[in-house]
Amino acid sequence: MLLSKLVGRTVKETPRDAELVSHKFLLRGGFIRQYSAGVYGLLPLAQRSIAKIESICRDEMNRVEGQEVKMPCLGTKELWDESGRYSAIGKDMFRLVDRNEKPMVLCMTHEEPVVFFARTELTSYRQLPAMMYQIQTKFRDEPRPRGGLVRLREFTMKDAYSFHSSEEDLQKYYWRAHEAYLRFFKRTGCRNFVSVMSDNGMFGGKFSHEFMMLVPSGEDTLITCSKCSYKANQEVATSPFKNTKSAELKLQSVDTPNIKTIADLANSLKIDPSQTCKAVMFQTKEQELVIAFVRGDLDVVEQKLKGILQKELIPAKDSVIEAAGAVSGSTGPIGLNLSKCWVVLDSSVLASSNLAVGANKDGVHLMNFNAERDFLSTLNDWQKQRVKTGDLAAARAGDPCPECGEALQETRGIEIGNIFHLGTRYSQSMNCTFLDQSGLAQNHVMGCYGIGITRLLPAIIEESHDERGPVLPITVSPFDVHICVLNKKEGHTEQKALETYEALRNAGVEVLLDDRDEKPGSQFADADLIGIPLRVIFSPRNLSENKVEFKYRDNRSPAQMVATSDIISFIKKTVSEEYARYKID
RNA sequence: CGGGGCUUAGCGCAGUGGUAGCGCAUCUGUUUUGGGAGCAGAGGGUCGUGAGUUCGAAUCCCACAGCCCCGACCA
Repeated sequence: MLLSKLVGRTVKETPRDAELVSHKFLLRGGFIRQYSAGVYGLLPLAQRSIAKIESICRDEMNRVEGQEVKMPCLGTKELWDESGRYSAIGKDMFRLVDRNEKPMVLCMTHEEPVVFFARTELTSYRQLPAMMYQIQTKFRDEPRPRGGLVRLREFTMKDAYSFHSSEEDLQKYYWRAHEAYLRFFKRTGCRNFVSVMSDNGMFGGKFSHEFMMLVPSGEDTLITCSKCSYKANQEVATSPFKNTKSAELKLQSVDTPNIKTIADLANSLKIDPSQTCKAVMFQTKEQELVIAFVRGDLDVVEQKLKGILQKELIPAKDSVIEAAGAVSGSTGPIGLNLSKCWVVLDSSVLASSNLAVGANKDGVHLMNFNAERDFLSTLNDWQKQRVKTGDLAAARAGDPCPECGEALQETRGIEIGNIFHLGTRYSQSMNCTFLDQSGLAQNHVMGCYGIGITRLLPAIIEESHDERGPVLPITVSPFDVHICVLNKKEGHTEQKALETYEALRNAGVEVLLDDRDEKPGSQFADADLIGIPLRVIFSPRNLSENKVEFKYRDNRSPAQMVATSDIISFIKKTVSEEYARYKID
């Protein structure tokens, strides 16, 4: 490709709207352009790079017996009603009506369409296990798209679905898929990434892993242990915390005028926030209040709360709070109207003694609250059904590891892939069965496996760049080699460069040639901004000695001079060595 | 959905009541050439939209929209 003809120009100034380095460089390098919030077009450089990511992905999916399919983006309400997700998913799903007023959706994931396939195609145990995958556009009406290609409303995802005759078979395959993912990320040049335990969210199923690129700009918080192998998304990370049990003191009321926050409460009572109990309130769609109680210094993880209650939660409205007898700023477990609310106590509250807690009276708190003595033991059988206990709190840096007790660490990550145990969540609800060896109809046991294809490019750039631009791994670079031609009009410089360009192309090397009559500085700056890993520089100065210059984008070694007679074989060899760095046997 | 910010040429910005400018980019010519050049010239804007105030609005008032950031939310 000649740079003068490439669609997509480089830009000197950083676009105002870009925050992340990957976003800045993708815009400045002429890879992408924005159409609207969370909707981008890929210019040739990005399209070529993404196509390479897709190709590696196909290869790895095929290696684990995946069969590529293509399912529609456009779905019907009927199909999504079968799983119950047409109503379960809220505004994140794009919805529309066709010309006959029939409700349609733009698919944000494809469990329903793939079960539609499986229902008619996978009807015998002899066909199992089977895995179908596709590389397809997904639509999600994200509340807040951000970070260029990181969080989009329209994006490309590789999604795969496996079907099994048993739980054991699924688990075996699950770990094969896990291995395939590790291979894929290594081949695409990802370096610092991990798989962590994660939340299953609205997918259902029992367990899941997220593959996370560890970069400071990541959206997710990960909790890891430096001593053992414990790694989890903060959404599911747990800790035994450091709780103190002591002799139970007498419950007593204390006036706390104008005290609404844990910080104020701890200050006025001259105690540590960990000696208080905090209420965090949500509500269900049925207008029932949900109150989570955690130790005052900890935070509630909403996903955990949803998991315990198996309900969708939204922020609580004042009317719902009042109806349950809770008082904002002084909410406590004692004296609530349990017919109007659900109460969930975090383990940290049960494991602590003599906490300060709201009295459900404005300006009044209770001291020396002990959950078992003052609350749980006072409940009748019906009330007990409205009260749950469990793990709600977010583990933080410094809290003890649940596996080995070592102090946990926090890091940030970008989610680049995930794998989910789905079980029979979809095969049951959508009546998808196969006949087993004894002729009995059984629900397929399913797993699903996603990779954010479009997101991988910015994720790679987040971890692989310098102040001048991206440093792309050759496996995902739009071209293998970037040729700069300085002072092209002087002597035979341009002609020599073009000859080399043609010869390399004929040898199967993908080359971008800067044939513009630009200043050297300008050419180098653009080459850095595009990020191709190998660079060749033609100039009259070097050609006069029958040499050309070669350098790596990452400056791993000093630039070297290569005889013009050797340049083709040198580049071919270097390109294949470069690819070999990302090869896995 | 809450809080904040922004919207003027392709990009980045200036312009507090008198009818629009700068830098970069683009085009022409010319001189240059190893880390984002110089000179000369040219083209390019219903100033986000709508409705007001005014003799006159990019500028003042009102409403709306779009975009970005923080939070909420999120396979």
